[in-house]
Amino acid sequence: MSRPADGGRQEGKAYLSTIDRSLVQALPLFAKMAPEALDDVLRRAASFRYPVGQAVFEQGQLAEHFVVLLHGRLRVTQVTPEGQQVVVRVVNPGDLFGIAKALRRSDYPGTATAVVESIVLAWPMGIWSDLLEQHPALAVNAMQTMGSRLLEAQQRIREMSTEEVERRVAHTVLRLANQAGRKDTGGVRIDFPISKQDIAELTGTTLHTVSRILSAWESAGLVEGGRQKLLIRDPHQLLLIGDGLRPGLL
Amino acid sequence: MSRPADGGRQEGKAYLSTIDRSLVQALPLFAKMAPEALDDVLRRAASFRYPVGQAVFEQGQLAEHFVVLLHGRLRVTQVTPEGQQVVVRVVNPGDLFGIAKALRRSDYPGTATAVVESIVLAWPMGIWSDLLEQHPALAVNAMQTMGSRLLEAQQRIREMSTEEVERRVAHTVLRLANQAGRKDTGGVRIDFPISKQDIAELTGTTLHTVSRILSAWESAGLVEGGRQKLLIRDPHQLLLIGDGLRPGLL
DNA sequence: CGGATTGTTGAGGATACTCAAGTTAGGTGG
DNA sequence: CCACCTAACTTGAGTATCCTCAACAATCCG
Repeated sequence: MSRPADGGRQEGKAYLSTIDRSLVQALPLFAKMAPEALDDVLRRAASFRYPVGQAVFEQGQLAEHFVVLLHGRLRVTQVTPEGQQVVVRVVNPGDLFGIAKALRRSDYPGTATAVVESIVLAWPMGIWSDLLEQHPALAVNAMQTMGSRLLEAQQRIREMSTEEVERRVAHTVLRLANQAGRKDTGGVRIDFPISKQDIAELTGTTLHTVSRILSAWESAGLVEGGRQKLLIRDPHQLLLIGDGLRPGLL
Repeated sequence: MSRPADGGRQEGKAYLSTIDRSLVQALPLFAKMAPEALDDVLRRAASFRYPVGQAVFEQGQLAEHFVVLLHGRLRVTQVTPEGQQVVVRVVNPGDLFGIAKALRRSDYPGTATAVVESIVLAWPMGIWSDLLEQHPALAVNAMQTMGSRLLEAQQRIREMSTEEVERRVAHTVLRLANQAGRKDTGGVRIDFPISKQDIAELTGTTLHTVSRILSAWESAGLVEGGRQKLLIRDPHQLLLIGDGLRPGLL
C-alpha cells in the first residue's frame, strides 16, 4: 500500500477503476448496508493485486490504508526485536485488516504477505473515522471483526497457558481447517500453501516439534503432509487430541 | 449483573438513580461527546456496587449488560473445560467490558470478579447497537478500547511464543505497573491485591515459578513482595530483564 | 487462637528445545 | 529435459527449562 522510498519492491497495481457492488455485497463486513451506502463506500476504494510473496504492507510502515481482502490469502507476521518471527494470523477472503487507526496506531504493527496471488480493496486511512460515522452498520460490522479476532487471540493465550504442544498443534490445524478448509478426496485440505514453520509460529513451538507431531499423526492416518501441504483425514480424532482425550501419539 | 437462580450470591445494588455527567466525562470512552449526548447515554445506565470477591458476571451467563468500571478493580478469568484457570486481564477504572454483543456472543466468555470494592455503570445489552448508532463518537471510542485489548493480547501471544518465563514475568509485572501502578516510597506499587497465582495465570506459568523468580528479584533489590502485595523498586532493571539484556537471576 | 489461604523452597523428572546431519521436493537455468 | 540449487522438511541425540510433587512457613481473618 505504500510507495517505499527504497523503490526495491513493486507495489500492487490498481486494475479496476470502479468496483462492482456485487463483488462485495455478500461479505459480512458490508452486511445490512443499503445499496447506495455500499456504492458510496466502494467509490472511495481502490483495488490492488499482489503476486505470491509480495507484502501488502510491512511492520513499522506508516499506515496509509486499511484493506479488505477480496481474493487470495495473506499471512500476517510480527518480528520481535531479537528477530524471532510470530505468525499473528491468516487473512481470509472477506476479512478486514490493516485498521491501524482502530488500534490508535499510525504504523502497521505487522507485515501482511500474500501467500497466494491476492486482490484487495484499499481505502485511505484518513477516511476511516468518516466512513464509520457515515455508515453506522459498517462500524458495527467492523467491531464484530475485531471482536472475533480478540476472541481468537484469547483462545490462543488460553491454549498456550494450559495445553501441551501436541494439543495446541491440533487446535491450530483445526482452526486453519475452519478458516481455509476445502473438502477434498478423503479429507479437508488447507486451501493455501502453509509450511511447518508457519504452523510452528502460529502455535508457539518449533518447526522440529511440528514436524515430529505431524509425522506421528500421518503414521496414524490422521493427516497427510507434504511440502507446504496439509490434508486432514480425520478431523474428529484431531478434536479428541485437542481436548486431551486421546493418548498423545509421540 | 444477573439474578442467579441459586440465589446464593448477593447482587450489587443500584445506589444512584441519576448519574452525574462529571463522574464520567473525563473517561476516554466518552471523549468528544457532546454534553447532551452524554446525558442521553447516562440516563439509560444503572450503577452497581460490588464488595471484594463478588462477581459482576460469570462465564457462561447470559450477557444481559455491558459495563464500565467507575471505581475499583476487577479480574477477568476464564476456566478451561479441564478446570484450569487463566486470567484474561485486569479491568481498570474507566474500562469498558462485558461487551459480548461486540463479540457476537450471547453469553459472557469470562468471569469478572471485584478484587477491591468496585462501582460500575451498566447498560442493558439490548441497547448496545442503538447506542452505537446514535452516538458515533462512542462507537469510535469503543472500537479503540477493543483495539488496545487486541494489541495487548497479541503482545502476550508474542511473549509466550518467544520468551522464557523470567522475561514474561517481567513484562507482566511491568504491564501491571503501567495499568495500576502508584508511586510509593521507594518505587511503584501495584494498586490492588494481586497474588502470585494471579501473576502466574497472567504469564502462563505456575505459582511456584513466579514465587522463585520474585524471590530472586527481591534478593537483588528489584522488587518487594508480600502477601498479595508487589512493589517495584527498580523498573529499569525489570525492563532490561524483559528485553533479555540482563543475565537471568535464577 | 485456629483455620484457611497464600507463599516458599527443594528434589526429581518430563516436555520440548537446541544442535546437528541429513533427505526430499520444487523451481530454475542451461 | 535434466542437473543443480535452494527451501522445506525429517529425524536423532543431548539437555535445559520449567513443571510436578511435596512439605512446610507465614499471613490474614474471624
